[in-house]
Amino acid sequence: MTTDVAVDTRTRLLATALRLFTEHGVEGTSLQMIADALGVTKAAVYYHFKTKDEITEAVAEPALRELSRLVDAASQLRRPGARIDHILEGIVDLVLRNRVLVGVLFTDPGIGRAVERSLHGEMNLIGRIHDLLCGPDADAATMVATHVALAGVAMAGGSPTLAELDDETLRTHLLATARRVLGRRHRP
Amino acid sequence: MTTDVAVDTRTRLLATALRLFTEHGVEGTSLQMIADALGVTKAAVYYHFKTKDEITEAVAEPALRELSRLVDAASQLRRPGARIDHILEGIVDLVLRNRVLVGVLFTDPGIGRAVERSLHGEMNLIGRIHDLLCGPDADAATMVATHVALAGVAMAGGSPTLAELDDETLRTHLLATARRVLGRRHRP
DNA sequence: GTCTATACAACGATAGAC
DNA sequence: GTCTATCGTTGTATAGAC
Repeated sequence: MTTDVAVDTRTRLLATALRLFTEHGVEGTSLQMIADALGVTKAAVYYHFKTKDEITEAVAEPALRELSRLVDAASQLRRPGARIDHILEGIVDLVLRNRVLVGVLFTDPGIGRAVERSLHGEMNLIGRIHDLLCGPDADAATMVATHVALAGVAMAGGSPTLAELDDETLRTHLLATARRVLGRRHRP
Repeated sequence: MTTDVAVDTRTRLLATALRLFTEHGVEGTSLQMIADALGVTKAAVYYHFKTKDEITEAVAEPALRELSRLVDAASQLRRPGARIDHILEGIVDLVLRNRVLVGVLFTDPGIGRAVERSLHGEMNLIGRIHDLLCGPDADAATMVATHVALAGVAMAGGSPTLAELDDETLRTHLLATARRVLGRRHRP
């Protein structure tokens, strides 16, 4: 049975890792630094996670699982328009609630590879979102617009330049911009 | 005086580095791999570049210098509209002519940090482009739209999913999308 | 089950010989 | 301009204490 201490150490480890990642980047954060910040040995870190990649994946995992659930929920909506609205609002919301993580995820190197495995790999989130937003047989214009909207929302949400904007302001403008890119009318 | 052999070795080194970066990522490419591919020693590589970061910067430098010149040229145009058009078309063109590099630059870790130094650092390209596109005292809506447009164009241009689209098709749709994001009419 | 101690090959980087 | 030799540190790995 997993003890409370173990759970706590694992949780603290992930929180510490995220903090160090935002400060020094994934490449710039060594297992030694994480271990020192926790007051344990490098090998103790290695006990909880077999590789450094496992740590970066675990840091990003909660947000990715949420995104996966969002896509599932959107898939079950009947009207294509409702699907697009649901996924667009969900992604903007997800980005806003993870601004720090998203910032690391897209500006900083390192975590990108680990995330890409989830995005293009087993979950194939990118593919599923793409299909949901522009259908299976979309023309080039729609595909490009979808890419610009998704990448733009994600990177703008994590941008240091826009960090000064409060959540509600950023949400409003991200949604409006994304809807304009995808050619959807402004919502009532 | 720099001999022809030295210039050639340096040039071959950068070409080899870019190729290995696209294949294995920046993190996944060691100086040993670059040296082996060139048929020299790791220390020989160090003669041409003092650090690994210097190599990644040198790989990205031509594109960044081009971007800098583009911003300079746009700055000297009188009409704000003409400035925006010039910089938008220039960026799309630049992204298209460097699809491979841009792909590495934004999906792969490692090179990002080196590039960010140029983008936010001495040249402050991001800041200058931002000012050119939305002026010094822009509202939140314009700032968000500008961010989405820039990030979206850059990432969509390097996206593996859109790699199948030919240059002309991608150029047309990237430009149209970016203009729509920024609220500019489609050009005649 | 949780951690420390220890070791190892590979890495980026440096010094000095040719 | 390129080499050999070497450094400190990294990620990874195992053995064994509690």
